[in-house]
Order: sequence, then structure tokens, then C-alpha cells
Amino acid sequence: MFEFKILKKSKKSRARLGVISTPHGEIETPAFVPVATRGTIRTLDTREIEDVGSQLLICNTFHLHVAPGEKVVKKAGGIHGYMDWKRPLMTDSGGFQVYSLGFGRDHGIGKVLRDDQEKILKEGSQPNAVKITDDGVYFRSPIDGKQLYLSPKVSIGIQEELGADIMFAFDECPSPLANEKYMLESLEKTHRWAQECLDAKKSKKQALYGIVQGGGFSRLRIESAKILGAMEFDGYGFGGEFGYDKKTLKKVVGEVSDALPENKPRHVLGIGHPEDFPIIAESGGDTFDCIAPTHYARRGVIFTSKGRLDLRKPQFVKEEKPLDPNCKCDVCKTYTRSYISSLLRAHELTGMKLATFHNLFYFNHLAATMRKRIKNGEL
RNA sequence: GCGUCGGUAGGUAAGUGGUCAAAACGGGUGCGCUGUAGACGCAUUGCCUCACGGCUUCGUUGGUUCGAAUCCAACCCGGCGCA
Repeated sequence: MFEFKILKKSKKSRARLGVISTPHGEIETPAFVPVATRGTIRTLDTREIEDVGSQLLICNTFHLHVAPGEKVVKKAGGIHGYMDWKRPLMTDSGGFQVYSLGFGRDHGIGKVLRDDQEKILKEGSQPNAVKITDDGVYFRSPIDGKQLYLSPKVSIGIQEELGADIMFAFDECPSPLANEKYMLESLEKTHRWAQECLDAKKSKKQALYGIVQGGGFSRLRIESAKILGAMEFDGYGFGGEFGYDKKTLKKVVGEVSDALPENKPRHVLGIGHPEDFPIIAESGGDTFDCIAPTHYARRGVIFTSKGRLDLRKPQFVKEEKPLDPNCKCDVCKTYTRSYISSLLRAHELTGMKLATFHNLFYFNHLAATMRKRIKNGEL
């Protein structure tokens, strides 16, 4: 039902060309995974998500649980039926929301910090809006403030109703500000929860990935990878922060890859700006998701072969050329920078949609290019 | 023409004798964003100054008052009603 085949291993790096087989088809790796939190890529319909070349999407257990609820989704035939998506799907476990709605919100930060910041978060501290216990996590609904609870067992139960091809273990995504002692305690919990997820899993059609944590503490990362690598997971996610520069990202993903079983697919969670693609592939990542293309598109930023462009800037209203002259997407074939920039400046939804379409096409195309480079022995 | 309501920043608009000139929204500009709390957040937005600070301004012109965006008069402009 679930299988990972390595077609070629690079002689130059840890990069590998592979195919993941799932009940909903195959994924050629390395692959970029667009983020469809609530069962949609914002502004695109399902056909358009296919048209930009997406092989696999990642949806979110926490957010789908909040609305419309897993019962509704299950009744529609799982997320596949719910959104009429025929290709493979992943569901994130809700572990990231432990951070993003907790310490991330308290400190007004994301999981990537620019500078090497002081580790101010001490063992035993709790975020304001989220309560982390030994057994699970209490959240407040972003909609009505109602109390919600996720644990390894609850998350797996929901994920089985959502029916994605690949599930993730419920973990605690630690803050990049966590000190070593906090990280140790957090890891102990994440590892225990990993086994509970395996024990709770009933579905035979769905694969389950464990999530390696450890933040910027190299030793802890490697240890986490070894502990989880010894468990019966179908693949592995790399979670949390990966340091504050690209060199550290490369080092961390590389050493975690080395510590994991070679024949299992590896998913780098939430990393994937264009410049990260080769870094992830070279250090052994097979799939990776990132909100950047969709998130930035709605703010008017597009990614091109010449770098990022902020289309809200007045200068682009005058430019009659495509977003990226080297891009083969329908948006670049049809519309000008001037048009899309004007729409974005007027807050027209179509502007956000066209930018989203292009960005995703660009990201998927970039991943395809990387596969070609591995095939040709260039990466 | 008569009546009536109004005119405050590039827009909408709060302020109705001193504590006041500009709240709020929207717009502009700049910056940020990596398992989506996010079509979002932060800064800035009369003029001069790197800054400290200084200067100007409530349709116009007068008047009342110790003091006027605020009260009065005339005029200009606009909405509405009636002819």
C-alpha cells in the first residue's frame, strides 16, 4: 500500500531520486508539498492545484478538526472526497499548533529566527493560550475560544477519519527559544507520544511518519533521529527550527538524515524557500512543505528565476512583461506584471489568485528541475 | 430664487468655547513573514530638521470673547427640499 523506492543515489551529496507509492498514486521525489491547511490552497480550486503540478498536499488536523470537523470530512469521503483531490495527501498532526498558537504567539515569532537568539525559554514554562501536559495538549479554538484537546491517540483518531495517505505523529514543536533543558523534556515527551501514535494507529491504508525534534541542539537532534528511527514508522518528518542560516540548515538536515534508516522517506516540515530546495535535497530530504509560495502570494510577493518581486511596489504597474519571462505557467503566458500588480494594489482577489498560481507552479517546477539534476548527476 | 443641512489631512470622518488640532477607518510609502492564528503584522504618513526641536493649518473674510474648528455675520462651494 505504501512504499518508498530509491531510484538513484547521488555521488556528490546525500541527494536521492525516489518514488513514494500511496493508495492515491505516486510521488516523485524530491517533491515540494503545497500547504492546504483547511483542505484548500487559498484562492485556487482543486483543478488549479493540479494544474500547477502539485503531486501531494499537506492538510492540517487541528484546523480541520476545528472546522468543519472530521465527521463532516469523513462523510464526504475523507479529505480526498471533501475537496475532490485525486492525488496523495498528508495531514499534519496538530503538533505545530502547539507551538504556533502557544509560544509562537506569545513571543510574536515564527519558527525561523534570523539571528542566533538567546535561549530564554526555560524548562517547565507554559504558553498563555495552550496548556501542554504529559499526556496531551489543551488548546482554545481560534473560532469561539472553546477548549479543545489533542493527544497522540486523539490526533491519530482524527487523522484516520480525515483519511490522508500519510499521517504525522503528534509531537510538540518546540520554540526556537527553548533552552537545552526544555528541549530535553520536550523530546522525552515527543518520543513517548511517537510510540503512542504507533500504538493508536488502526488504519492499514495510511502511512505514519514520526517527527524528529531537537531544535538547534545537534546532539539532541541525532539522538532523536536514532530513537525514532528504531520505531516502526513508514517515514520521518524533521520538525522545529533548523538554525538561523542556510549552513546550519544543511548541517542539521544532513546529520539527521544520516541517523535515520536509509530506506524510509524523509519530510522536512515547513522549510522551502527556493534557495532551500537544493540544500534540502543535498542533505537527504525527500519531500518538504512550506507556506511561502501561497502565503507570500496573497501579500503580493512572487518568486521568479531572478528572485523575489514585491508586486505591490508602484514600479510594477508600468511593466508590460510577464511575472517571470522564463516561466511556462498559464499566468506568465497570459498576463502582465502591470495587470497583476494593479489588481494586487487594489486588493482584488484575482490578483492574489494569479500570484498564488504562478508561485506554486514555480515551486513545483523548481522541484522537478532538481529531480532532473539528480538524475543527470549534477546535484 | 427661497428654505435647509453641511464644508476638518489626498479620501471617509470624530472633535461643538481653553486640557486640541486632528481620534478612527481607509489610502500612500517602507519593512517583515519558512509543518497558515494571517487577503496579515509593524513603522511611517501637513511643512522644516539627521535629531532635539520649530512652524503652519479646520471653505473665505470679518466680528464677539481673556481665549474660536466650535458662537455671530457676510460671502464662496456642495447636498437635499420647494418653486
